[in-house]
Amino acid sequence: MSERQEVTRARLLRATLEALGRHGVARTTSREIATAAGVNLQAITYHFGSKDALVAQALVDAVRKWIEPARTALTGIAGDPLGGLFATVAALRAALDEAHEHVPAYLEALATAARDEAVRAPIVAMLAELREALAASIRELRDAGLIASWVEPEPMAALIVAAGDGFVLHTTLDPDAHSPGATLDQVTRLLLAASMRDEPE
Amino acid sequence: MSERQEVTRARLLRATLEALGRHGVARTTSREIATAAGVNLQAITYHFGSKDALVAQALVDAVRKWIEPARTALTGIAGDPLGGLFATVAALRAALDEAHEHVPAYLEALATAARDEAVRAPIVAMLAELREALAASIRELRDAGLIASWVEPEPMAALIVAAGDGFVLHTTLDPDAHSPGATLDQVTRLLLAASMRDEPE
DNA sequence: GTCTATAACTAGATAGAC
DNA sequence: GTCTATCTAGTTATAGAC
Repeated sequence: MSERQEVTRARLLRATLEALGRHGVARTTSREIATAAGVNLQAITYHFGSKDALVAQALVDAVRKWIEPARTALTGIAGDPLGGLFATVAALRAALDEAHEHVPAYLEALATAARDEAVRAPIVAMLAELREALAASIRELRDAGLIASWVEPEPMAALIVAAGDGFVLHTTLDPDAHSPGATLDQVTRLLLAASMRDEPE
Repeated sequence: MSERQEVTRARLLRATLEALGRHGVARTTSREIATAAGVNLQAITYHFGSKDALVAQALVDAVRKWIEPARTALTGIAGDPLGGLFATVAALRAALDEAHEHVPAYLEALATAARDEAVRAPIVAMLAELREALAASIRELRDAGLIASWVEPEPMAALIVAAGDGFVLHTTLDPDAHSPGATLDQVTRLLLAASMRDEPE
């Protein structure tokens, strides 16, 4: 594939993502995408087969931009549980701060995924990867004796990912919904509680 | 407003909600809504002013169906913290089980809310009500000495609502993402940890 | 109040020149 | 490979009969 083709494809994807974030799948037209990308209308059909295929790929890309930084941050924990933990938390916070601008497109992606298998499958796979990376980190922390033995890596990872997702969605829709500092404090308390050796029965 | 009018409006709203859940805002047309509702195409304009206005109202209704049962369940706690707690948990579980069928429309609503103030405002208000109801319950439980004093009602309520929301969204997209029993067990453990009197410092 | 018929418009896809 | 010009089909909104 020629370099010029790659450039055109990238411009189209980028323009699509921006348009989706601005006014959603429903009101994003081929003409607007092509104009914003600075390419011809026909280029969409030529490079992606159809407008729907271009939109589907752009939506999956939107989710990737959202999930990838978080997953990358988690790998910092591997091999150095305690030291990596702080770096990971810092990286996650940075990823979250940046996440809000992608949320509208992310929501479009989720809404489309609920209906369209071609969009759903790759998104579900990415979410699964994120959960697994987090579960591995939790397991390592637990084996190092840093958190309570009753913590089960997989379910706890799923719970944390879901909570983080919901938190960002709600915060984006309503900035007043959460006080970041107060929420962080409560999460920290919960983590401390989970790090106690006591086995509640 | 006549009874006949009410019936037509209700049928239109119901048909719109179903169509939105099936194939999203983007591919829901006035013709399909009118046909499914068994009314005339023109009725949309007559009763709601425009297709967009009808869709907006249907989306807000979708969120209401989602949030209302959860909020109602929480009121059971008032005045009888311990006894109400079990009833509330049972009611919440029932509400969650039923929630999955509404998720596609709920996601459409969130995606639209991210862009459209007329949809966003009522949704944000409903979410805020839900958080407040939960915060009141938490406060009551805390004052009754059933949970640790370090639990702050508002931030903890916001956290729980966000987590529950994310949990249902992820579970709907990928039924294998969470093992309900295992997740519930971890939540229970966390709650038990939060109910300890120990003040972690 | 509800219908039929249609107007006015915009969409995505395509044909064919270059 | 990329453009211009155009086609066909679909959309919402409206006019006017009943």
